[in-house]
Amino acid sequence: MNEKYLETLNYHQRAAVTFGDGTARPAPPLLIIAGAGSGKTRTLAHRVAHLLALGADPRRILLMTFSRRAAKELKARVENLLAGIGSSYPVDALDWAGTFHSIGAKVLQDHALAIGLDPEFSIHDREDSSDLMNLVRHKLRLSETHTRFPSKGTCLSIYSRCVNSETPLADVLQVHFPWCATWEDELKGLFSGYVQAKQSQNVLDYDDLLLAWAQIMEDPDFSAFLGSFFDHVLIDEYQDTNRLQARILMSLKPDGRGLCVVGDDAQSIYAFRAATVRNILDFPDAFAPKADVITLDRNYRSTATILAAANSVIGEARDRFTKDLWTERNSSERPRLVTNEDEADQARCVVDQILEDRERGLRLTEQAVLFRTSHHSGPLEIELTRRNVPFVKFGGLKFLDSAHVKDVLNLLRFHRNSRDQVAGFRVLQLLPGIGPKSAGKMLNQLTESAEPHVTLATLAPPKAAHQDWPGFVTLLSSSTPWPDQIAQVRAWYEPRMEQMFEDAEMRKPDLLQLEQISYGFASLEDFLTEMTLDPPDATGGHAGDPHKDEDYLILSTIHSAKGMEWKSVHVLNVVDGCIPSDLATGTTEQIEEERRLLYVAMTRAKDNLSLHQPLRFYETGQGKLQNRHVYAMRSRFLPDQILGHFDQIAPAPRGLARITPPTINTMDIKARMREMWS
DNA sequence: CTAGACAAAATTTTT
DNA sequence: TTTTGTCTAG
Repeated sequence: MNEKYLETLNYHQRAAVTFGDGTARPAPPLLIIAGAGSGKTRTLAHRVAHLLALGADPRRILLMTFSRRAAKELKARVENLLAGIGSSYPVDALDWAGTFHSIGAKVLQDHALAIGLDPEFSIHDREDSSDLMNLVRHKLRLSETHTRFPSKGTCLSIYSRCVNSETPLADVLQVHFPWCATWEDELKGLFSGYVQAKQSQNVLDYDDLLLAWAQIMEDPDFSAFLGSFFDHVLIDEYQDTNRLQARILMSLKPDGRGLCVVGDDAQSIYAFRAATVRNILDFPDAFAPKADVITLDRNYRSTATILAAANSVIGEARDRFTKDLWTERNSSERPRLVTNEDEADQARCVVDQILEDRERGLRLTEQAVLFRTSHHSGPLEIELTRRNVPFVKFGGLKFLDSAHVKDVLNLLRFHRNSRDQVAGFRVLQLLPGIGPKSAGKMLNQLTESAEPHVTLATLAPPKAAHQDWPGFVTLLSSSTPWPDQIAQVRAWYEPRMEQMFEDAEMRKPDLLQLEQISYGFASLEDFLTEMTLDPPDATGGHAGDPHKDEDYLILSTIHSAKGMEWKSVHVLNVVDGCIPSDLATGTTEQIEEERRLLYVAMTRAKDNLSLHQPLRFYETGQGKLQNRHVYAMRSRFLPDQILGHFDQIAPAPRGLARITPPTINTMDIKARMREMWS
């Protein structure tokens, strides 16, 4: 056996990789605490490869992560290693590698009948779920209350947190949604109606994929069966898992044999989704004897100066469990803290630097720009387009979020399952003359009917829709075999799209692309499931994979950047109000999470790191008040005492000399003025 | 009952 | 800036 792959690992990494009795038999439970850039994914991938080299069966290995990106990365690395080792199994034999949600979907599909679930269930993404929540909300007349009832999105967030954190509604409301606490009874009724609606329409939402899985695991026979189905269970990014996911894991491997989890509490940035670091902290004690813990604290990614700055940021955190990282990568260059006049100036400055670095031989794909929220990159995107710099953006708007793609997918969904009210409600209103009321009425008739497809033809549409109705019925009752359905739907939809959107021509390629993607799937079910669980990232020309040899810059939200690394990293808007976000300064925990977010962003950089701080933000208002602006303070995560880790740079003002105003915290002044009256 | 015009409110990060 | 609810004409 070729053991060369072990030589590239350091002592601790090798200990983690070879942990066990030297055979492919399941080892005792293991927790790997792995700091940023310490080779976490590499170690996990090597462990999988090592097990396979020892003769483990890849079909009996369960590999789960929280995010889609991490799942892909991990799987690719294992397959890469495997090709080098010469395993007797095909490199793509890792059937059970994916996100918690996608594995959950697979388990539920495989065992649907046994647990009284229709195996044809469809999966709702977040937007579908909130649409359904909205339907129920209106049905219960909660939208007509005197004081405003929480919006559909808020309702769904509350529901989701209850499920994922396994916490009663009253507690969730008190801690996370105090302004909705008066609606507890109504919310209870709403959620009950929401669950019923899902069940009667044979629909699962994201949370159900975990919830239903956790619930069938409570059956001792089933959990024993599924537990013995896997020899090894390995989890990446364990700090991002929530209570529900931990419960699934514990019921899968109650004694911890074969279980190996990797994580870093300093990079926990998904508490808003009910992730909890307690999962990591409590892991060792969940077993008897306790699980072993191996710590990886040597950073291979960043230079010492970048690491020192990142350590100083996380060093200000309240609670911290992992040690500081160390490295042998010395550098004379400190990370830069760049002051810019405003966001436009920041964009220019970033692009200048990026192009300059490219002149020095740093490819655009080796550089990235990170930001807290998707829209922070707006001015930068304008500048990049203006100067013809190609870029790909991660996070934010998805392919699936565009209305025309959603319409086509919903047509397909409604064609398959005419009980799917969310799809039906949307699709019926595509016909001119049919609004919410008629759509609702017709859907009710369909739901009550035993043969929805037959009933559809007998429905009487409003007069205004008579002309379009026959074509619609024909489309929905056709029994065209799978791969042709989508072309048929597109043919029906495109003329309508031209009427609905000014920019219909721009949207057409998206539909064509959707059709292209669909050819890779064996059935409509597979296609729809995949589009919900693993949608393509971007819309427009960049979707799919841009030419592999093409050079492009990466723009990404910090959340989507986790686990990635670049030689040069720019972080935008390191300013109070952006990092931490204005919307996340409610509780100490939220602020601490924002701090870790900045830490994650900084530790993505290998050689060069620039934090940018625009002084002024223009208020986005009507034309008259264009000169209105607020001064922003440097982020509270960069207090004076750690500024020594940075080179502070204020670029010369462009054009006419301007007087740089002192950084006054106008936010504070506003607060003081409010306090006068409180 | 629909469709369009207008006013008010919410506004993040991911599966 | 975008979404959500309300009002009015047809």
